Amino acid sequence: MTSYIEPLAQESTPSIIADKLRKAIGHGEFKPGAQIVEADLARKLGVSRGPLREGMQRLTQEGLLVSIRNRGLFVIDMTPADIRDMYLAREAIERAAAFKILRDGDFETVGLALLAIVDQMAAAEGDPAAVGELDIAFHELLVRLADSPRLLRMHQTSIIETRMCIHALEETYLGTDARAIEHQRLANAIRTGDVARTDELLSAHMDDAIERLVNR
Amino acid sequence: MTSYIEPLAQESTPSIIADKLRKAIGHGEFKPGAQIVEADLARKLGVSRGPLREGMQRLTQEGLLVSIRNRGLFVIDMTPADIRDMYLAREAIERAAAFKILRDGDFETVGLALLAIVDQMAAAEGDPAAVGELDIAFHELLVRLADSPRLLRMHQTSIIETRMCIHALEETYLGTDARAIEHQRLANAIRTGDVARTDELLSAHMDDAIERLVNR
DNA sequence: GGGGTTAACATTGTCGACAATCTACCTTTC
DNA sequence: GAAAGGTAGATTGTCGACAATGTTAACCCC
Repeated sequence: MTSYIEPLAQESTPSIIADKLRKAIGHGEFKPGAQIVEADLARKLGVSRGPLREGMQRLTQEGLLVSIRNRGLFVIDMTPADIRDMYLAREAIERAAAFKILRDGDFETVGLALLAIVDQMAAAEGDPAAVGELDIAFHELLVRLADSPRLLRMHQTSIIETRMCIHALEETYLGTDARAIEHQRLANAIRTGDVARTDELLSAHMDDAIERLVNR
Repeated sequence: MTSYIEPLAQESTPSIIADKLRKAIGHGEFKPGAQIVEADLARKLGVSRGPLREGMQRLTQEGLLVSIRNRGLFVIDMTPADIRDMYLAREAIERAAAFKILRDGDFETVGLALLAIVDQMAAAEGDPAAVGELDIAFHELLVRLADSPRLLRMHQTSIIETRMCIHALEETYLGTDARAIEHQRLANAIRTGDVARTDELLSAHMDDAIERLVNR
């Protein structure tokens, strides 16, 4: 049981706005390449342009938006090169996360938690959207359980980009059964504390994902 | 020879401000834990609070500043746990960068470029500040030559944190001769395309750095 | 008709002012 | 004398207005 008394961290308005924008971009509400018009969005969110601009600067820093001076901010367009680069970064982060868990975390518990997601994934077979979300949940949990603020923050950005990709492709991004098995193997490697196999599976998993996204 | 005709990217004011702030933090002009007072800083920079706040939001996203609502923004205080976490992230990024160079880059040229920095480092022996800067330049170049926008962006943040640490310690962060040798070995491993040895040396190098910083 | 100029419009960039909030100090009360 | 309450100052949060810039389309000239 956690204590009810804990330091209350009120989020700043810009950070709330940034969160909402990330979700919107990840779920395809803003299409890649689309311009974000400040006045419109500010009205929709019920804030003035100041806090909105502050929030958008965060996404610019993350590389989710690109700024063209006196023109505006645009959602990034994920080229094949971007997809490859994004997976390079994701692999770096997730390998480090997995490694940390195996070295000084409770890898057995982590492995079991990941297997729970795999079970849901198997149950959701046939529903690409649900499997996609569970896929992301798997990787998010992996990094969260590594207990590293920096890896988690960096990973968050990559996850949005991943979501952008699978959302843009929607129906094409299939192979739902194969993916459940891949994740199961990975979770088991972690559960048994097998460093080499975890590394190997993670690399292969990322390569597969690139294949699926780029050569559709 | 690069073409003179290239898309001219005028930086936005917030991004310029963010750059200046990063430099200031990295060089100890803002001490860890210090509050950034908007009005003062805006006056010093010759801009109004709007653009300044936008720039500061970028650093907040990077984790270099922490925001406390209605209180202000503060420079992070690097605890030993933070130092460890930062090196975990840096190792993840640099390993990925090195791996990419070895896999599909011109590792020989990269190795030679890195050795050039090592030479300067050997020449600067006895001047801790110069060696420190060259140390950082080495790692910056490594990631830059990997040609990955995402790794480079994430690395930039870690580098500022590194600079904060070595600056805070100043004179204590020694062992200048040992460091030149460590870097030389690493550059040679890359030059000869030795993946396993590069990985091993990079890990060891990061562990050493943590030792030097935490157990001072 | 093609190229160039101009004007209107839309959008972003910047600023100053005001409101909300917190901190620190002083005062009051028991 | 200690704790509660109140007040003044400082700082952040938010907003609306104006300036600067870029884009589009109409118009004119060759």
